[in-house]
Amino acid sequence: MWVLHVDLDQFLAAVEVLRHPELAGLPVVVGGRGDPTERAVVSTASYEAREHGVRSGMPLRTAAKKCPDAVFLPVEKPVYEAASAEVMAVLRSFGTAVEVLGWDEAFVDAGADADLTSATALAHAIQERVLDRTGLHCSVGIGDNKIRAKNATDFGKPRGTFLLTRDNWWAVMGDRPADGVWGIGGKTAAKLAALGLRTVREVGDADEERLAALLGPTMGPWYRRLARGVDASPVDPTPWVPRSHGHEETFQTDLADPAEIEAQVRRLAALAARDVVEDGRPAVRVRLKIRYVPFETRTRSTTLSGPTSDAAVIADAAASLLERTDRTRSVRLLGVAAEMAPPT
DNA sequence: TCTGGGGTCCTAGGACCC
DNA sequence: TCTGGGGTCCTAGGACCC
Repeated sequence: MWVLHVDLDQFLAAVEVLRHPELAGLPVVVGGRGDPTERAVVSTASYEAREHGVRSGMPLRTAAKKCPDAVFLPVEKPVYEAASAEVMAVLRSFGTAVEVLGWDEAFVDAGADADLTSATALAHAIQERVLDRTGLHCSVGIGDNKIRAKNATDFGKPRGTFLLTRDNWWAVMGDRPADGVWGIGGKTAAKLAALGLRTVREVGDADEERLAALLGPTMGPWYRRLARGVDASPVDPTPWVPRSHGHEETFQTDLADPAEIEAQVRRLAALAARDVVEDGRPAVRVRLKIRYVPFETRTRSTTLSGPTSDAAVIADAAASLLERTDRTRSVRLLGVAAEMAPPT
């Protein structure tokens, strides 16, 4: 079994450079509304901007300090969705299963008869064809399963490929910190460190019951498999079925007026309801997210009395959840999400 | 001028039922 | 001193990813 993980290089920034060729070679930062004085973070920084220390997730204000000459651009979702669709169509043109993971990445099954030679050839063919048809560069991880392919890609960036298999997994990954493996983040790494487990190898060799006791019966063994690079799941080409639709907003100025807060909740609920209607499946549950000043987040949720796509019902439910919040505190973010019935 | 917005999945505790 | 056990639903929170 050979699996490729295809990941576009600096995707949002690369798409913007395609649309604005005069930006080629300049530090480009895509994030928020493109105004580095606003409350927003970096979605993607071009490699030129990264040389100045700009990273994804960094506040735009910080990015502007690190790289004052950067070109700041707003996130243009429809543009990236269109570019993404083009790329995925190219990947599917090779005729094997494609599992889309996000705007800028996908697994590609190398095919039932593939060997390492043909899988590697396919990786290069994909890079060429994606570049030829879309003008975008990508990196490709080659693995003997999805987890290994996914972890391989970073080593191939930019514009390269990298092979990760059972044979070189420990040599490449073993001595890296535990959160260097996909799926293990900082919080889990800190918990693991409390058990003395700091490297990928240490987590992979750890006692499964110990991990289960620390991290839960499902997650404990799962993290161990991630650290070992073990995965038998197939590349699944089934189109994604969303479980929920939501909208949230960090306000440029904190909200203190309860009437204004409710009005904003109703506005966000209307956006979520619109997405639910477009999706064609009714909502069964509504979730309110509220982030108080300075940065304390709470959620409240309720099950609707029955499945509905009625925007007024969804908005009323969201507004009613406000009654279960502290209405004396200032608010920096509000979010409303509608969950649909699970697909059958 | 700290700390976005879109999601998914898991866990744990209480309610409730038999 | 005693206070079942299992199953399911609901809710809140946490962790992770792009």
